[in-house]
Amino acid sequence: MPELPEVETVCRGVAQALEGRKIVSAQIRRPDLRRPFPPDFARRLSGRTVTALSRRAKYMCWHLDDGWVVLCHLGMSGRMLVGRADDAPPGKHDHVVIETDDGGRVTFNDARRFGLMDLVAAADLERHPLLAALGPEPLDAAFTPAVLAAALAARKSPIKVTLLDQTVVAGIGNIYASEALFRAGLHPARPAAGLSGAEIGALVAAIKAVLAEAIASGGSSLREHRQPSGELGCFQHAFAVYDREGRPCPGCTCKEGIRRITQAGRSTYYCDKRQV
DNA sequence: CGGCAAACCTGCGAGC
DNA sequence: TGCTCGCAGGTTTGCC
Repeated sequence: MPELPEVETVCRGVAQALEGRKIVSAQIRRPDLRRPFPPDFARRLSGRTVTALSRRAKYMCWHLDDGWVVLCHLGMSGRMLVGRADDAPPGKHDHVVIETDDGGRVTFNDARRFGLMDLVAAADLERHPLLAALGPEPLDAAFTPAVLAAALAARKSPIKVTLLDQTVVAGIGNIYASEALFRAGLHPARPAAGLSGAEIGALVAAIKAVLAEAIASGGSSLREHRQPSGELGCFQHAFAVYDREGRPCPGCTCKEGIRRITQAGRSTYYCDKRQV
């Protein structure tokens, strides 16, 4: 599910429940996620106050009052359920349950268990092994055409595959890679290093625009994914190409419609006429 | 080093 | 109705 806009949406929802709140209990119900929890994870959260939440790429960061940060990745199917401590007991895929001093409950639910949680000292956050190699945040002013051009230089891979490389730019996943390339009018199979300066400029603008619009819409709700509040994001209704194989291209009148190809094992959607 | 397939794990929809 | 197959938003690993 979750690419940058979805993680941003989840982060904002969880912030409503956790910021300024004291954690009165933390429980790991299934320890075998993508990587093991740090030792004493639950005990180290207990009694701490959450001072702030932030996001880096597809990672959520819960800043604690003792100088440590809870790092969380939702994987493919991870969700954060926000509710009350006296709600129904945790279910099958509810792997971590956090309860707060105001009777709130935040549950990390992840059917596929590709997600993870870790603890890192705030001063070392950017040096954490999972964050250290990440590229720039696409919505930061520092993500410029010149920066992207430097990252794409000498890369022979298709531009769509390259956009999924989190060291090039952080937070783009399979949906928004296709959507950004459509907006920029770029064919997904183009070698990354072959893009002109003008094309890279258009791509940077397209990435920023599509991510910002998706965040404004509360992200995309595919399958069961939804905001912590239970509301559904609505950006999936605004997809121009993703998961729209055979349907009309919103940018032209070609009769072929949206095509689907496989690149590096993953589906790519595009319009062969509008994207060159 | 670059690039790709496979692996991790579960659920769901399509097709038979 | 029920089974099998293919596919799914991500990332890492290991092999050429």
